[in-house]
Amino acid sequence: MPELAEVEFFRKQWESGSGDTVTAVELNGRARVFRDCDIAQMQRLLPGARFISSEANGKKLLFRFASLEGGPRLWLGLHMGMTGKLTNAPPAYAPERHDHLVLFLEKQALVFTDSRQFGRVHFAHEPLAPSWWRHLPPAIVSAGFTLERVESFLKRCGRRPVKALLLMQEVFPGVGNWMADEILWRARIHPARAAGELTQSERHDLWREARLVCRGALRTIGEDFRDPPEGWLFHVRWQKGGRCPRSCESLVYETIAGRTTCWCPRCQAKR
DNA sequence: GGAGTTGTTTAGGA
DNA sequence: TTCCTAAACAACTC
Repeated sequence: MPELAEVEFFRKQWESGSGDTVTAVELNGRARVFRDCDIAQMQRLLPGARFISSEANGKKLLFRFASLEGGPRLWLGLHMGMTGKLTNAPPAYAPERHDHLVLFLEKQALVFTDSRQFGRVHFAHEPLAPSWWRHLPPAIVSAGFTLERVESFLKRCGRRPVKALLLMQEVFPGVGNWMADEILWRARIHPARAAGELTQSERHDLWREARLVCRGALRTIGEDFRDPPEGWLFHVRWQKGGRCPRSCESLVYETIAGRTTCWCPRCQAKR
C-alpha cells in the first residue's frame, strides 16, 4: 500500500509524538527490516532521546531525535516496503506479531508494523543527515520537479514502456503502481508506449498529471486516509469487471514492466 | 492449495 | 558494455 500519500499519512501518525521523550525501545532483532541497521546502537542511544521532527520524501521517512547527553543528532530512517504501517498507540501498548519496532514515549507508543518485511530501518548518530537521506530527488509537488527534468528522463530511457519509468523513484519519488496507472489514465497515455515516442503534448500532460495526482492524493489520503477525489481510476481499478469512469469501457489488466497494470483501451489507445 | 500482491534489489540474460 | 527482465524477499488474502 504505501505510496507517497500513505507514507505522508504514516509520518503524521508518528509526528504527533514530536517533543516527547523516548522511554524505551522494543524491537525484534531478527526481523529482516533491520538488515541495514545497527540494532545495538539504536537500543543504546534512543532511550532518553527527544523526538524533534520528521520529514517525508517520496516513500522514505526520516525522524530526528536529540540524544540525551547532547552531541550529534540521532536519525531514524524508515521505508514501508509493501506492507509497512506506522501507528500510534497508548503508552502501555503490547507489541503484536509483526510489530518490529516500537518506540515508547512518555505519552504514547510509536509502532512500525510490516508483515512481509520488505520495508527497512536505518539508524545513524551523526551531526548531519546521513548519506541515505542526502541527494534525494525533488518532490513531485515541488518547484524542482520540472518539465525539463521529466523530458530528459523520458529521452534517456526512451525505449522502455512509460509505465516502467513512472515507477522509478529517482525521478518520480513516491509514485507506486496505482499512482502510475492513475497518472497515465488521466494523461490518456497507453502504459506500454515507449517513453521516447511520446509527443510533446503527451510529455507535458504526463508531467502535469503526475503533479495533480500527487497533490490530490496528499490532500485526501495524506490528510486522513480518506479516498482520493471522485472520478479517479483509483475507485474502480481493483474491482472485477471495472469500467473506465470517463468512457464506461471495460478496463484492461495486463502485466507491464513486471507489474499488474490497469488502463482504458478507449481513452488510452496504443496508436 | 495456488495465485496474486500498492516495493526494491540483484543476478543474469540479451 | 548496456539495458532490461525475472526472481527473491515473506506473509497474507482471495
